[in-house]
Amino acid sequence: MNIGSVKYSDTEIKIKDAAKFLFLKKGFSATTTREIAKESNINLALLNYYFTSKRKLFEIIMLETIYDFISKMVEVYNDEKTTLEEKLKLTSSKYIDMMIAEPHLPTFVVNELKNNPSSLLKILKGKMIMESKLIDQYNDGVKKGIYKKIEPIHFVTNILSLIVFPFISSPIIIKMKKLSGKEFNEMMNERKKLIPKWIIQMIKK
Amino acid sequence: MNIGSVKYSDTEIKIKDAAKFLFLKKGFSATTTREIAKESNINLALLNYYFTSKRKLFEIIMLETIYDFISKMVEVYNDEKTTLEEKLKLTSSKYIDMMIAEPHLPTFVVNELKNNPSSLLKILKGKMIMESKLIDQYNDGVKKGIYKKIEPIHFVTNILSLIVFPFISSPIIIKMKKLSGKEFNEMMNERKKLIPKWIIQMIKK
DNA sequence: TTTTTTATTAATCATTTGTTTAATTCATAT
DNA sequence: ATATGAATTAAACAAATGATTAATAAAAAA
Repeated sequence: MNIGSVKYSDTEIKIKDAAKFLFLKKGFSATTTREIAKESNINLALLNYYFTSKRKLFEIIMLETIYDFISKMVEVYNDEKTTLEEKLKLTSSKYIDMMIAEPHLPTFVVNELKNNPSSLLKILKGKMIMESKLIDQYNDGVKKGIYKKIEPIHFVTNILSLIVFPFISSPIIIKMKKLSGKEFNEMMNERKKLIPKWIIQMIKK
Repeated sequence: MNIGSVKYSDTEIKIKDAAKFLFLKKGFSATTTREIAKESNINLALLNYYFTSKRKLFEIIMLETIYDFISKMVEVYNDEKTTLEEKLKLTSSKYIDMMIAEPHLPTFVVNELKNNPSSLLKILKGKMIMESKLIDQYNDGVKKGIYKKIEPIHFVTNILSLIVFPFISSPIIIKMKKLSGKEFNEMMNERKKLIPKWIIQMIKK
């Protein structure tokens, strides 16, 4: 959870939890320090006492959240023991579960990366995606003649697109198909199995 | 452009253009009325004189922008003259051009739909996607045994995902592959041809 | 226990922000 | 040329907001 191994007191955790909840839901500018104080049942001044400023607090939460989000992908992609297909299944499954649990997560991540892309540098350092085991396995498949040759960046982009975008665009999907929230989640659960199949069909000769 | 056929004076257009530029880039809360006034070279009071409030101005821009965004899809999908494959090519091509020209557009649209999903109702009314010619053509292909049977909502979701998500996640892609802005756009242009192929491969038996 | 440090509180400050007012300029019709 | 309504401006208002202060309470160290 924490980048590095910073220890937080009970009060700090209360503040961080409330702030994360509000920042994910409403973004930085639309969230006020007084809201955070109320949501976490602490005195307003404690926010600055512990975290110096709203901006600093936000940056801590943003970095931790994005770190969690990207780590999940990097870990699966670099697993030496699993096949390419297993990696696809694992990624779909993990991310879809994650986003069903926290629906505001993907929008928050893409928004903040757009506003502050340099924060990615710190996180992505040593966290290889384009040199991962997954890419090796894909390139091997190409050599063996079982996979089509496309730029690996397209391959990775497509995986992420099919998994993440439906959550970001959930209101459109829900309105188009007149779904309830529950039905939407069921549809996303279906995709855990479907996405790996689709990806394989896209690359298979 | 305009929903209905409202006519705007020069000053109103200047305000709307500046406001759109800023709202797309920074969102509602992070944009101040004074910034809009400065960007459009008008007196601050004119914003309220013409548009009553920041919120009202925002809602006009949001509705117009989302309307444009969705109309583009609906028009192509309901064209009686084009084949399914042509529709895929046209959609990819149109949307990718649109988003290369206005990179903040997709993030804005998904953010605002999340914050205010009921605005979609007004826009989507009579603007059928799930009952479009595209879906008819897909279902025909299934009957003829040339396409696999998957839920049409997944089919539509996948098209949109592959086209739109790369723009929303452009900072991740740019960092992963160490691309310049120009190279990113080239990669997106490549996808105009690739996405239709991938989609066909996903549904073809 | 006493002292010292840390944590918490209510009140306040200084800006920022959305909006309004009242005065002035401009354009148009009479 | 004058009167009328619309457009534009500078100034100000009130509320909200991020941050700080000074006092108090609680905890830890002596």
